[in-house]
Amino acid sequence: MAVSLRDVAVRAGVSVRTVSNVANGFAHVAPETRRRVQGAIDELGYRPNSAARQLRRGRTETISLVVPEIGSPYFAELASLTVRIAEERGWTVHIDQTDGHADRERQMISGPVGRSVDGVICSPWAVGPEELSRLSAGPLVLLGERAAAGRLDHVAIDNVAASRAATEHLVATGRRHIAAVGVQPHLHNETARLRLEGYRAALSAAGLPVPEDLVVPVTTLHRPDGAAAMARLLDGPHPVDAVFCFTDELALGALRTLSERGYRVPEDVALVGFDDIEDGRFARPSLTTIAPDKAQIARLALDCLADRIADPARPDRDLVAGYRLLVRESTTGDLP
Amino acid sequence: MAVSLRDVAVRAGVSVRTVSNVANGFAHVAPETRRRVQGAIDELGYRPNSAARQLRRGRTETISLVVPEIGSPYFAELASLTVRIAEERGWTVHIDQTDGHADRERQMISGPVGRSVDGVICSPWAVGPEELSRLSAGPLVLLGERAAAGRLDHVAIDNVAASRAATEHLVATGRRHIAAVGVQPHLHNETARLRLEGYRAALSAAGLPVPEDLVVPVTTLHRPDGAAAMARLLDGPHPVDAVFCFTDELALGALRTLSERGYRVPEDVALVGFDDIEDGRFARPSLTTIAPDKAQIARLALDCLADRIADPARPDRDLVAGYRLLVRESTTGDLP
DNA sequence: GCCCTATTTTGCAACGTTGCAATGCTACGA
DNA sequence: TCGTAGCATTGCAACGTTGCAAAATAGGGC
Repeated sequence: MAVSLRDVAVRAGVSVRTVSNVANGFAHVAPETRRRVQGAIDELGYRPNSAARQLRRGRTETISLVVPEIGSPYFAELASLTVRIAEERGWTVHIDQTDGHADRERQMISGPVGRSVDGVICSPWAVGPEELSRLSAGPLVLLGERAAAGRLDHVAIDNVAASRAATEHLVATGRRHIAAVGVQPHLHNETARLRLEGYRAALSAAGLPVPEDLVVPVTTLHRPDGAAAMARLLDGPHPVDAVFCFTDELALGALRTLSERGYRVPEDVALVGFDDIEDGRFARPSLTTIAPDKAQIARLALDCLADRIADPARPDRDLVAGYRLLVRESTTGDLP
Repeated sequence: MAVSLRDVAVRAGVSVRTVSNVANGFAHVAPETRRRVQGAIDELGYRPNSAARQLRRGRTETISLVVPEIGSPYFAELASLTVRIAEERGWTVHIDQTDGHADRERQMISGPVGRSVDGVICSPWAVGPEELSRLSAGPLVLLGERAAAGRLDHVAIDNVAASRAATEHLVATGRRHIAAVGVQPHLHNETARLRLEGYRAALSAAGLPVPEDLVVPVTTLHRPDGAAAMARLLDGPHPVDAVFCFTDELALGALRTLSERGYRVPEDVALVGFDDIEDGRFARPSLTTIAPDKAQIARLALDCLADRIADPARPDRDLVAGYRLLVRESTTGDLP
């Protein structure tokens, strides 16, 4: 059925090995032979069998990107960039989705590595760092989460500094009752923890109190959660004049609730998000946000994984990607 | 380095073949033997080498999903569903992104099929249907686009009927100057053509004229294009009291422009989108849209591909998935 | 005890490719 | 004319797995 090297060899009247040499661009092939073999390859439509090649070479040139969900804009954009950059380096990317299930996460991390893929880039969700490093069966780079024992490579932005910057921006625009939406007490979510830390640090530095009621937990990080959290804040005992949401999606949900209830943004309540997803840029008002350098994250993760694959024993690294605070209408309110 | 059947066999004191039998749950293995072998498998942490397995079995149990871009919410949601449903059927999905480049599209369609994947589901963009069917080197199911010669399987909603329904809804709410945004004259985009057809049919049926200036072409289908198209409409010679956008992203861009210029939606201009992406549900006003049944699309495509793989010679099919018109604030304006 | 059948275990070969090393070949200089 | 160097080509083996069919073992009836 499928055309193999043998078929081409017979057709061209040479050995299998010579066809392999031509197919792989090996230097020492006579021009005439090369022409003949190439002709046979084209005629028969030969394409290498990747399974056989992998088996022989021991490399797949494929990596896996494990994310909680591709449907979420942040991960979609990140995945998109990762695929594009990986391709420039001759890698194929296999995208896997865990849906936030711990089991699937474990499976994706301990499963394919060293078998169908050369390495894994994972943005963990439900599984804690120490278990991750225990499970890992091959080259693994974590996004966001820092491995507890420092036994894994790791790429992230400085979440504390970024969150602090976001909160300080709210303080600087005169806000005094600043809420935070996005902690997830039920999960091993170090990212949320760090963002909370940055938020608290900014408030302390400004001499503002942090009523516990203004820190609102959520189940997931999507729009409906943000909408519900905002409702809870508005119905609560404390006044609120600003909200720092740990993701843009949460902020967009909050924006919706505010709008429904007739609050003006930012005059009554200012909003800051996190991630810089495209929806935030086009929302009305557009969303002030922390923009992690996603391309840099993807690039660093791929670099890091390449190094790790090249030398499994090398010391692990914590790589830090950049971010920017993008000030838009949801805090400054210069609507046209 | 990696543990193979041989290693386990030595450890358990049985033949390689017996280990294979245990690993694959073959029935005729003595309980005691099974226990011993399983013990060795667990101890050594054996995991099958998928390349070798593929080589031997001739199947990869992997399919490829080729989309223009994962970063776009519609494709992200569709990919997410496809991955989830495929997994229930024991398939792994490899997501590939073409960025709308014709070359990459050709490559993805003619490349991996029958080699690293068992089949391909492709949402074509730049390459025309007749070329697609010529290129295809194995089981291939198209999304959206109908293959010219009818030589390929195909899954889509009834774009003409859906667009007609969307436009008729605008007519029914009293609109008389209805624009369409989203044709792409520079591409082989059959979907856009069909949606235009539905739009025209609805207007004709209502006895409304279709000034050519009200049909606005776009380069891509993203928010910025929608924003620019809306600006062009507002600056144009014709009055506009409604816009049917061929994607929700376009509509969200248009919404932004309208809002910036002080138009009220839907009082001054009503908007209908297409795709039912999450952003549209939470926009303000929320977006009236055509919601294709994405889960059904994914399911039909996977069914169809499975059938095609099972019997490459079977007659091709055009499968039609459902859709619904979701009426929201951007046309009815019942803002709370 | 012996034969026949059913169960359990095994050896061999092959999937398509490439690393290794050996072979044949040509051309050049002595 | 011969030796040698360098290029072109080749055969063999192996990667880890599973299909096939044979072999070994156990079970049962006479």
